[in-house]
Amino acid sequence: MSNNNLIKGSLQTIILKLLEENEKMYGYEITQRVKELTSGEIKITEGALYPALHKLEAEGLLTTEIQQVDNRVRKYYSLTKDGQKEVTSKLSELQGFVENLQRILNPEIKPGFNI
Amino acid sequence: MSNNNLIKGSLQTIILKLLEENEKMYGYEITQRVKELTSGEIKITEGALYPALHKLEAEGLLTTEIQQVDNRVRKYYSLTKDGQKEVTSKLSELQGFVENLQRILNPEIKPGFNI
DNA sequence: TTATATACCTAAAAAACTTATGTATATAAT
DNA sequence: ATTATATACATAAGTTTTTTAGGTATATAA
Repeated sequence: MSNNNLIKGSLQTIILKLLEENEKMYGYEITQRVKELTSGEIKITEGALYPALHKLEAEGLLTTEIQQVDNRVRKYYSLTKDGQKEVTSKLSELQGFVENLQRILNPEIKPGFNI
Repeated sequence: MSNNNLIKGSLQTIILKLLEENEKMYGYEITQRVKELTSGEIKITEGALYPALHKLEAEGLLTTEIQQVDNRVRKYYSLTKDGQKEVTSKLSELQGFVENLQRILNPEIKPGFNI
């Protein structure tokens, strides 16, 4: 995760959300997508990503499918039905937490700020 | 942090921010303030809070002062000069992380949403 | 032939947090 | 009287998550 030591548990939510949008993704692709979406500011390390993927698979939220592309092995992950349910719940949990965080850190109401 | 196990390191930032606003707070007061600001949704556990306070003190960001109030001991914490500098940097780090999180989780630009 | 990119993986260690426990005083409820 | 709750501090064992560091392998650019 590079310089920012802030994600905890949010990595799972990030993975699930990206898979909700993309149907099928492989590990390396996820790291690149996150890097791209955050202008290189969030870098997911492999040591964090792969164990997280394996855990989500073990919990039955993801399934895998191996493909051979240019003599290279790719392991594609996609959401199971349980996984699809979990995305929604994990997302609102995280959004709720972020809102509470803003209530603590930004107590003032800023003009022009709408939710 | 009770039921929501989200975003690590944010506890330190919460403590520093509350102390920036309040000059002097004791541990129990911090737990109550956070509970109040988040309508009871975030509950800081003592097992997380006290080690965090001790660590910030050891790092030279906080100083302590013990007071006797109604036969009870209170340990008041306040920011050192280094602590005052750290608040700003920790806050912008966390805000930056949250923004990146939103870029991943809320890719669409919502109408009426201004930063 | 060396470095970089792609692509997977694991294992030891560090860090943060939960859960459980302990001490102590004060007050409200049974 | 005694139990529960609130106030107020603290630590220690265990769990989870992440970092750091290492390993394997192919392809391409320098």
